[in-house]
Amino acid sequence: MQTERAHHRLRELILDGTYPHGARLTELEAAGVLQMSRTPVREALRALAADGLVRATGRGVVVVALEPPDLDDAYQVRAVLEALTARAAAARQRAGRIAPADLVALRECAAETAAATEAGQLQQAIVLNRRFHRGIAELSGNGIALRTLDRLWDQIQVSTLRSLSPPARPARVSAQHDRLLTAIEQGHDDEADRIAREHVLDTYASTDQKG
Amino acid sequence: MQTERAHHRLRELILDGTYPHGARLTELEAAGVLQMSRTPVREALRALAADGLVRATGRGVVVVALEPPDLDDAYQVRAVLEALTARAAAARQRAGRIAPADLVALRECAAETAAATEAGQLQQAIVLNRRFHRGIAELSGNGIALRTLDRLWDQIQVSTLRSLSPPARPARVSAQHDRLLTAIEQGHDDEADRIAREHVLDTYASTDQKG
DNA sequence: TCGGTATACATTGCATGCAATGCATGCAGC
DNA sequence: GCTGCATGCATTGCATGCAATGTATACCGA
Repeated sequence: MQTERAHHRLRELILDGTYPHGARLTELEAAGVLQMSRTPVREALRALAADGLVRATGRGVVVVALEPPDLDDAYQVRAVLEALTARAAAARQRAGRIAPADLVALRECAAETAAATEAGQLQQAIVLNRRFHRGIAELSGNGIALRTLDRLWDQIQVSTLRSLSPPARPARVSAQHDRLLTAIEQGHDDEADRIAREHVLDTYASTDQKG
Repeated sequence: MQTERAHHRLRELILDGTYPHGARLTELEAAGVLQMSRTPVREALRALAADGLVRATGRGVVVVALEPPDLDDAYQVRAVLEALTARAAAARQRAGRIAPADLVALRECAAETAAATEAGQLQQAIVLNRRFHRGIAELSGNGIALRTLDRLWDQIQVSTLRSLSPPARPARVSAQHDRLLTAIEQGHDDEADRIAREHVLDTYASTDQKG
């Protein structure tokens, strides 16, 4: 129970940038912050290491961000996985197995993401953008892909937090989201696959962290 | 150190079928088997849970195998990831960034896999087959994909161990391996992508565990 | 005989203590 | 002044004890 709490809380602190790339955490420190003994904290730190969010040094753990060669790879993996989930979501839609309300909610989410981006609320935009992408993965019904993407999104988020800059062309991102949703709504799986893949790679190409 | 040993050893015991799907493990039991105290064992069990190889019940952990809906999903994910790594390997080869010796070793591995399969040495064939697929993922240079596939292969291996039956058409598998290697050797990335994807799905289609 | 309840027990979760390890710091010698 | 070594300390790894929890079982009543 406390182990879970510690894991959850530390993960949040890493993902919101409180503990940025390179930050060092010792069992005793974290135990102090979280007001619990070393044992559950220790287990939480190991779990975070398994998540790929921290790396054990012999002397505490340090928060890790993916650097260009690995970050490129992460986006490649993300692209094929999101293409897969978008395709699966479109196929399910065509089979009539997606609740219309879910698609409405995603449209809503896309709109909020665009609004937050326009308004310059970057932290909020990150959360909403991720929720949008996750929503599609959920629609795919592929739980394995969803869990794999969850891990990947976490790692990528830590890695991109430091250069927290607004998307180069917000309108372009928003338009891609809309087209992706439309393809899914219409059950066009090939197109959903292509748009999702291109969108992910396009997002990455717009950042300045490429290798 | 002992934690690592426990993790490694228990993983092996699960992957070789000593602890099959549904087997229950308690901290105390495992501590007895491994001759260590509960603490490192406990951490190892949590690590295995993070690996997706066991699931915590309130009463020990049980080894989990993916059942058809999830197993289908796992193969879908595996197909796109192996397609990605095969494509990347072909691209690297075309760029002259792959050592010829590595390709020779893979040919060798493919031959050994075929031989073990023909000879009915199923356990050996599993190991060699996995080594072959992993070899390609290594050639891709994509470490993120490699680690993701490692997790996935583990989960799939546990799930398919119970119906340990020879491949339906061994010659077909072997031919696909050869064609995949040839595509990579010649730097044909589109073709490597296609063959790898089809090979994975074909393998799955030949089993009787589909949902 | 069946169902419900109480009790005992298996098992985990967490805290704490102790030993081992490795790193930093300071001192001495060159 | 720089290098090498020794010593101290921060920190982790592991063991063990204790409390909490949930489950199985046995017993009792209907």
